[in-house]
Amino acid sequence: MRIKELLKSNAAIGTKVEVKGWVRTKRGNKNINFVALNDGSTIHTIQAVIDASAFPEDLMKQVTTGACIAVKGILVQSPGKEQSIEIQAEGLVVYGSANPDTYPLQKKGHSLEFLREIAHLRPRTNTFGAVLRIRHALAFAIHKYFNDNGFFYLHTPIITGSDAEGAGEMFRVTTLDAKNPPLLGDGSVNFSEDFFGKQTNLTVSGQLEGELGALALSRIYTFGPTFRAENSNTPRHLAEFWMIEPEMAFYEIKDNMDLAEDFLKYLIRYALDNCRDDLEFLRKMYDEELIARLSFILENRFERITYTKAVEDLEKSGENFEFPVKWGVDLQTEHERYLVEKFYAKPVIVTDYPKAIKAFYMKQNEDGRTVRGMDVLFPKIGEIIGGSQREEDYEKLKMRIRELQLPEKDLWWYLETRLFGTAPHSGFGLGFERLVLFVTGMGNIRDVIPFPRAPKNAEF
RNA sequence: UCCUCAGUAGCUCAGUUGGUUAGAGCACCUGGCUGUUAACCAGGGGGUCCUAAGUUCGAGUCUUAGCUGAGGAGCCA
Repeated sequence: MRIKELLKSNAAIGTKVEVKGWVRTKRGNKNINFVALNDGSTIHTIQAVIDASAFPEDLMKQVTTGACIAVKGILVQSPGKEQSIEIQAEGLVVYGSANPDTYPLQKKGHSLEFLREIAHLRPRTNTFGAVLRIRHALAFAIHKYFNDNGFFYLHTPIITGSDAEGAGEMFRVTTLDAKNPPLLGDGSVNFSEDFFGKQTNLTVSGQLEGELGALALSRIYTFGPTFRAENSNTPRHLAEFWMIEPEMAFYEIKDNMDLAEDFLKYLIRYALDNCRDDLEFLRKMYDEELIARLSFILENRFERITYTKAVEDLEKSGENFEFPVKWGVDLQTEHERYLVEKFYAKPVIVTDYPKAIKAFYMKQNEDGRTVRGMDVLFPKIGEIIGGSQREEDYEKLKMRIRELQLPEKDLWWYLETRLFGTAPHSGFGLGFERLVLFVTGMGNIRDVIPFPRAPKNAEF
């Protein structure tokens, strides 16, 4: 029986049960031992009470922090204060001992930096157990939300031949010999001899393909790995992360904002409703404000302002910013934080950015100088969602591609969707780890993914 | 990539103005304790003070360079 079920089943009291898990601590004396056992099903442990004289000394010596054991016994009311029930052990099996001289996890606190170096063992800590369970719950809730709202899960390619998304530096995918690649006459690499007959990369976004799906199924979403070869070294960036990208036909920018807000609130509520114990643990250990902050998001409407209004707000704020605010220049992190944390003191959606600082595919406004992009800004983590209404007009889109000197030929299929049965449509990208970061209150994105990939780090 | 800070026992950390043999808690070993709550009490073992060079009678401590990590910035999700 798993510990989570056991702890809530009063019916099992007096019956014989068996639990299997990893030892968190062992306390006691030569007569009696108390073992706190955890199997990952919950943050909580169950206490096994072991009469030392009933088991061989050699066996008891193997029961140390980190060991994997099975305990059979009667489930009883506990006379102790810290737990209501416990197991009176009758049978004990050690599946795997963990030599305390070399096992790196102890029952005292470790730094998150140290745990990153032992990512193969850190899921066994309370913190990472909690984070990983919350991560799972959020992933599940994402699929549930979309499924319940008529969206179809579309699998967009991970290997892509298009370099037109402009979302960042890409990782090359190749089977060519790195030491001795085939060359063209001018000395450049001849990619026509590569596996796909052309240059290919890992995807930086499934959006363009997502649009193809939306212009057939009306509402789709993607949820898959995404890769950016940027040399970004921050607590908010990974080289490999998971991104959710819904794309909807017949949605204008306002519908897009409504969806983004409803979606985020649904996910946060889902975590509050289903991960209470884990959130409580994280609140207690890391971030006293965590649950209050999550509730605050649910209770408040996101402030919706245009980029132009944001610039005005910042200009009249009287704040002394390191980077001066000026219409036409992208908002800096300090500006975004000021708007979200001080000026409005709640999540903010900024729309209608100058077209010069946004991607080619965003729908151009009538004013000729702004586009219907939107960024959802959250306290602590900044940009959690970036999205837009897409340009559905063939001529305008083609002109924009030419203006920016993007490889028009490679985008023929994207352009054709505007030529045949085009439709107004919108979508956005949500960084999954940024969501998990916000919901768990953790400080570093490398601590909310099991095996983080970042510059100079691909261990495990 | 830029800026700032840090690196001392397996882990978490202390180490004063440069001064004798570098400390504590946890973990480990020995002993004690019949119900513990990150159990407790007594004793013990455990160090390339990140690396290299330099200043000095003397460097964990000061200087320079490098490595690694963290925070901030840029890029973005």
